[in-house]
Amino acid sequence: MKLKRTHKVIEMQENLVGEKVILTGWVQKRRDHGGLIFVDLRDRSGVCQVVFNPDLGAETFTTAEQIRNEYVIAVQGTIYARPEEMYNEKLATGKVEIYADSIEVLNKSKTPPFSINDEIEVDESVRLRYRYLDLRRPEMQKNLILRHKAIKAIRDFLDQQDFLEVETPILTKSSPEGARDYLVPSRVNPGEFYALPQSPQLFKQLLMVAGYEKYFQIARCFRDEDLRADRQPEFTQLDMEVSFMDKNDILTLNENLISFVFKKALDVEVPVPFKRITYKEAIDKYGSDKPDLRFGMELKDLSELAAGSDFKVFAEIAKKGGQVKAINAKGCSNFSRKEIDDLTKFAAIYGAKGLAYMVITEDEIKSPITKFFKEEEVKEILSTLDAAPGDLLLFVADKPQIVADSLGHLRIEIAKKLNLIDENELNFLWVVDFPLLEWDEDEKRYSAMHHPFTSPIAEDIELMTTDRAGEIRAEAYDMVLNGVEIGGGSLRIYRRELQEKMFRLLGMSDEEAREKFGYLMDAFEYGTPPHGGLAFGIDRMVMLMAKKDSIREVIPFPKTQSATDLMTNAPSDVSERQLKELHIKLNLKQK
RNA sequence: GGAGCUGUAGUGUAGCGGUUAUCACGUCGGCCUGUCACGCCGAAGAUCGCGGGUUCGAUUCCCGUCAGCUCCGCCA
Repeated sequence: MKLKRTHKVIEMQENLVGEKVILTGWVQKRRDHGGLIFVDLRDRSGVCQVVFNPDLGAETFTTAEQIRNEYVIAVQGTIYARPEEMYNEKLATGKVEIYADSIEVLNKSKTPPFSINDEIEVDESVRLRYRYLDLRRPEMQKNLILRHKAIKAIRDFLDQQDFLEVETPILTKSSPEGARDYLVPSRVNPGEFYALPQSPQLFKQLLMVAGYEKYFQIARCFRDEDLRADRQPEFTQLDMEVSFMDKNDILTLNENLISFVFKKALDVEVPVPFKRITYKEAIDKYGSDKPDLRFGMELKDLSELAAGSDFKVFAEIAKKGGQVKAINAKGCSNFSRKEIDDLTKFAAIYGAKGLAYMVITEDEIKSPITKFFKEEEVKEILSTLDAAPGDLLLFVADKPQIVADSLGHLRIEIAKKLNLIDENELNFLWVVDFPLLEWDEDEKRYSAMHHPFTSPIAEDIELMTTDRAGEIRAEAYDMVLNGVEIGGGSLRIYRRELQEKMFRLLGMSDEEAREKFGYLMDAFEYGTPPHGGLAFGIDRMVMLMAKKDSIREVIPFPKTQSATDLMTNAPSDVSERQLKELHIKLNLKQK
């Protein structure tokens, strides 16, 4: 390489006119006019036009004739101001151009499978196969730069607040509870396996035992579960733990952190404190533990009314511990039969066996169910739902969870359909007072809603040994942004007796608890401070900052829905020798 | 494990029981000294994802399968 870069492309501005510069980068576009060639040169910083004129060097011009898109070149030239009528408003460097007197082709390029510049409309599988080209696109570079800025801001803020960044093992111990583990066979311990961490949970608690007081880590986590637009098998968390802080301290700290990060990375003001609502209120009003509060359309409970009515379908469900709830789709009385059918199908995804409706017009109520209700009952329904002519009321009667799920999602679906959501709003909130436990129907036992190290709320501890364990509230909290859970945490149990009690409640024998978590409980006996913490999903947070619908857009090398990497072709076979060393025999189903 | 959507030159697409398989961008060649979505002329480029079936004939219809995506289950 004879030509050594002197400037970044983006530095090509009017103030440097007349200077001799050397730029390096990729050929974004070549426009060959025969006697004059324009090349848009792109580096990480931006794009600038380079002009090749045979008068400035015949050899240079001949070389320029041969270059193609995505060639890597170094160009030496002089910066000229463009005449005003030749400004290119679309380019950040559009007021100048470089007159090249020398060029060096550093590398050639095959014709790329898709265009590098613009908004891609290429199938994602092609993008993933050629991810190194996809990542060249300014859009993707913007996303990764944003990610960098967000993480940098996190580090800066926490460093200021006296936190220490500490690393924890990637090869660790498999634990029951939670997601499926990724396992790693141990060569030196035949038949035994490490697990990749689902999160650094226990290590960070042990760092609190060890007296580090304020810990954080940008930690990779692994969970072998099925993928979604916002779920990858490996993902990045801001993992955090503090000692001697109460819940309020922790929430405030994290509100300030997020506010700082959005300011630094996006230059957006995020006012604090955030709204806080209880889990119960979230489920009751929005049918979700991560409600999107950018719009209303709350769920209204009609169970009591339904139970006393003559409408048998509703009444029986309401009397048998089910619920009857409804939402008011304001102004949707014009929905067609098909649109309502589609909403019914949509509700069915979440287990709703039906979707009853009332179409409210000026002079009547069109509905298959109105006839089952007395006039006062209809009136009460209308007033509960604040119904007016033009509205569409949608009812689901079922088990509480199905009612919440189906109406909760319906609420969002309709809001999207009606464009009720302001895409520029950032609606942060805390959901607090989660239940400690949830009933696992398959296992016929309780499991921890957050994780088994979460502390119950002090006044609910006495319920642990009663049959009302399902009512115990946890010292747990989630941060929600625009209907997406971006972080969650809790105050932890820090006394051995309480932790043992918790394991028993989860149906774990003392022996099993000792075998799996004995080291933690032993540690609790050596002066463990009260502590708690939180973990943010960095991928999700950056996804929302970048206004994307998938975390794959903010992850450089993501996996497909079937957890494969289309570029490397991982996962793949390994040699018989490798398996043998690991003492592994395959037991595959015949194809 | 399940439901839905998608699959046609390098890319994005049109199409339909019988076509020379459409168009655009890109690519290649020629011309072009002010373009920046350069322009003009010309050319090449498609096992219509794969397998099977129905049919005289399938890219088109049916079944299966594979891949990608969205979702349910799952994910403390």
